[in-house]
Amino acid sequence: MSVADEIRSKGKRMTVQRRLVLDALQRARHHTTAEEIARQVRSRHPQIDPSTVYRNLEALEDLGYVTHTHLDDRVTRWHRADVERHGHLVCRRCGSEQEIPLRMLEPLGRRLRAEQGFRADLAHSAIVGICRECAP
Amino acid sequence: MSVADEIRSKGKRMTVQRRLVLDALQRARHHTTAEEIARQVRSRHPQIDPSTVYRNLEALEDLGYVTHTHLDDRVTRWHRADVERHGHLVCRRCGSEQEIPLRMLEPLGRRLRAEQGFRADLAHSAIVGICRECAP
DNA sequence: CAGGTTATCGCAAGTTGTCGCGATAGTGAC
DNA sequence: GTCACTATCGCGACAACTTGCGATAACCTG
Repeated sequence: MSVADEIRSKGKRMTVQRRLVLDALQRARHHTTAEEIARQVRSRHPQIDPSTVYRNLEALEDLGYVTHTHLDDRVTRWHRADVERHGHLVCRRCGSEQEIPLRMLEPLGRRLRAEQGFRADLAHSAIVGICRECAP
Repeated sequence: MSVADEIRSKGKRMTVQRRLVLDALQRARHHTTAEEIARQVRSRHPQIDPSTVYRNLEALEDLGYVTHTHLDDRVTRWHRADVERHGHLVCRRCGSEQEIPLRMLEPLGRRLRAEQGFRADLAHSAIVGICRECAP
């Protein structure tokens, strides 16, 4: 079943705009911003409103095709849901970003689950701190 | 040495506006939003611009008197730097917030330090997930 | 305590994202 | 195909900050 069919089978619609947002996410390796996607889409189809891009990202997230992550304090990053999940370390001083295997975060995940009944999504927010290079 | 003197000794100034922001943070137990502080300050001194509140929060953070935390996806929460630090669990479904002792996060902090040379600030961002009550 | 320096302020405009609404156009049913 | 239904769209207004700038007022110096 195609993505379009899957979407339709959930009572949603595959519109031109939605297709373009999906395509843009496909092209981006990972961690794109909504603004960047809007810029790409609008460079070919200027009549498409930025709010449509924002709403489609949200809709595609509800449908399970897309996920967002918070890297630094401000920007939301979007990527397809089928890329391998991983954690992020972001340096508060130099801004460098580093990916770490989710495996490193799993002990914490298990503990939160066991002690608090909380199912943590440890890939959702980056871990902020000071990286090796910036440490005094 | 008073806070005012400390601030002056760093080449900064203790203005009425800065004092009012500090006072508002003092009164708030913890986790206030910038908007809430602005509202309080402006209820008594309407001529004070919201941007002044934002700039003062940032300045006070640079000076080490104030810290901010990210709870849900959007809002930045501010509090005095001298309150006991702790982690947060936020449920993506019902929005409930739970505090957890930083001690629970320390094993991960030590691991990141040892394996990546990264000094994590694990109180900075809440851990997002599904809480016990909302779990299927 | 007067004067000069400059951190900070208030204001206005800009940025990024959200929301309500009437118009449009995918979809399933016939 | 055609039609009705309604998800989605574009638009304009709004919300929550951020930023540039000229004016103001802390504060150090003498």
